[in-house]
Amino acid sequence: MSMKFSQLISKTMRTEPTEAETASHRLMLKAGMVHQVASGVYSYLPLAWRSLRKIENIIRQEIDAAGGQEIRMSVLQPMELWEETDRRSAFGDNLFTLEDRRGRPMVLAPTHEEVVTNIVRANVQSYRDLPAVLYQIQTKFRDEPRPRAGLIRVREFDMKDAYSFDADEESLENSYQAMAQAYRNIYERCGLPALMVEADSGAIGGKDSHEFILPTPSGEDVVLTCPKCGYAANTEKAGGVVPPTQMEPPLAMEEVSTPGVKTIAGLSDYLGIPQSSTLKAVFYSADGDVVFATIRGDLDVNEVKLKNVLHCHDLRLASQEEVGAAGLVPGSASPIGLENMKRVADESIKSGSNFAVGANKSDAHIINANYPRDFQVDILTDISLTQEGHGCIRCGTPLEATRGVEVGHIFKLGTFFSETLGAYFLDREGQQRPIIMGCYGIGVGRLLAAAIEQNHDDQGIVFPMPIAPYQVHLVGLNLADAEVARAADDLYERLWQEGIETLYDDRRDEAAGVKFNDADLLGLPVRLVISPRNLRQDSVEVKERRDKEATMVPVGEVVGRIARLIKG
RNA sequence: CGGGGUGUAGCGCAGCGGCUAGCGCGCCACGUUCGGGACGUGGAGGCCGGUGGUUCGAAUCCACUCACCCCGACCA
Repeated sequence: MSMKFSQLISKTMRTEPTEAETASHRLMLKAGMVHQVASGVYSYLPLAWRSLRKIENIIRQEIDAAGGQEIRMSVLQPMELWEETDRRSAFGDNLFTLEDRRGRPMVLAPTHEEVVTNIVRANVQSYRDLPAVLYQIQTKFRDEPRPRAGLIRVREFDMKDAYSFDADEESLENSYQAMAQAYRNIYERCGLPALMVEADSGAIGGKDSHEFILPTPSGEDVVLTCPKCGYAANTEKAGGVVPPTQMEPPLAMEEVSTPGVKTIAGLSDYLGIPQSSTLKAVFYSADGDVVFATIRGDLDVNEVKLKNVLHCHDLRLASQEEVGAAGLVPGSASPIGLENMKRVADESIKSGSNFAVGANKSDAHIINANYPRDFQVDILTDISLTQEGHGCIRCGTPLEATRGVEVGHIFKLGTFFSETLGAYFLDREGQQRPIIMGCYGIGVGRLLAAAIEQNHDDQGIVFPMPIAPYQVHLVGLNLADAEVARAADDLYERLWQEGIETLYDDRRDEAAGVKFNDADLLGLPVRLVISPRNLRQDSVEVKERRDKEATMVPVGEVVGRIARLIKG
């Protein structure tokens, strides 16, 4: 095994690829690591593939160490399997579907809970078989509405998914904690300071769920963290204490004319009151039914919380037609007198008084509305989106917001799949019980992209050693000089003999600057330079990619020095 | 699915009714160079995303369509 730059099929680019805006995407294209096939579909070229295999191996080692047993499952699956658990509708258009030659509906698996549960159903009958962890590192398919940012969000991707099977909650907790620890080890070895945060477990998920987030400005997720007590949660999940408003004695309701006022900001300006003294109405369509949500004007609805409350599959803002058909007046809607649809309100409607709300007719609002004196709701609960500055749910300290990329997600699934698909075991008492499941995912390609997102500078990638495609970038300058070429070839041989993965820039016709720039772009952790100048001192220049300064090392000591550097 | 943008050589772009479609980088050959993106000479490389219109004539104008990117929606 070895690699000379002159033989490397992929080419580095001198000009910036305009398609890419995110750093990792731009750098991976520029460094010739990936090749786009379609929107959200990429081929991995040699450098990326080496790096991905290293990431896979780190994951494999850690999950094995935590007791995981690797398996390989089918990617092509019958649609029926997805109908059994009703996840065909849960996944909706994200499911890649096709038909076989007999016209049978099939899917390209987006994940493997159904298949793995059936494997366990066939193989586990007794509590003596539990606990168990099965895992796979395989390609999965999701027809995402909007692929973006290179490997961050794609439609075909490699994923490690582990599934745990336990006899009771306590055992599940152990499995869960063991996986969480394995995840921390994985991120650490990949050089990634990932945050573990509380997350929503989704429509089917059970109780606990955590996401691992790598903080980076280009991330698509937002997490809220408490600087004091360490509470950390995804915004979708985060609880928070909304800023209170003053409670006043209730006044009499009164209709006021508000010509042209259609927004909370407009209402607040027009009446000269803070937005927190208004109530906002938002209309949703939940599996086709219109839902009327009410929340204090300065807050936003958390759609994940709302979805969980409603137990629906599909939640989206209602269309203009739906709003019109329901007789609602956008801009002046209010829950007052409303009875013919489901009304959900956020608890914040109790945290203030004498609110301004819509009058259910254009150009008019009602002031001094108070709950429950003036209107009723069907569900009153927390549906607010916690934001930066809201109080920590544990200690009240103002929360801080951080953007990041989700690089892992773990769930306690509970017994949904085992009960639906009939995966039961007999406990000590001979009692039949459903297996308790957990699942644990990491996107391999996304981890690579996130690592580059986290580790780069203006010149290029700065690979962490454990996931670098090669450990050493050997640059030969002036290789037309036979003596230099001999020294470089020799060093290259000795490095590989020592097991040091070395990419050798053996190009004879490139200027030094080109080679240096390519070395910086590819970002291998250690750069060695052999040149006439260095050889005159019988030395090789050693420079770590993350450092600015280089040092000269005698030719005879280089291999040993690098070996030590790599072992770290 | 809504909003915005882009499709012309491997990459980055110009040309926007007129003749044989151009520039830079990259690529091939030869020579000179050789420590931070060198130079000379000579070359190769294009269904101007697709379809249909308008026109004597279309990369250029019109219509439709496809693809890709960005924002949003969405995203166990």
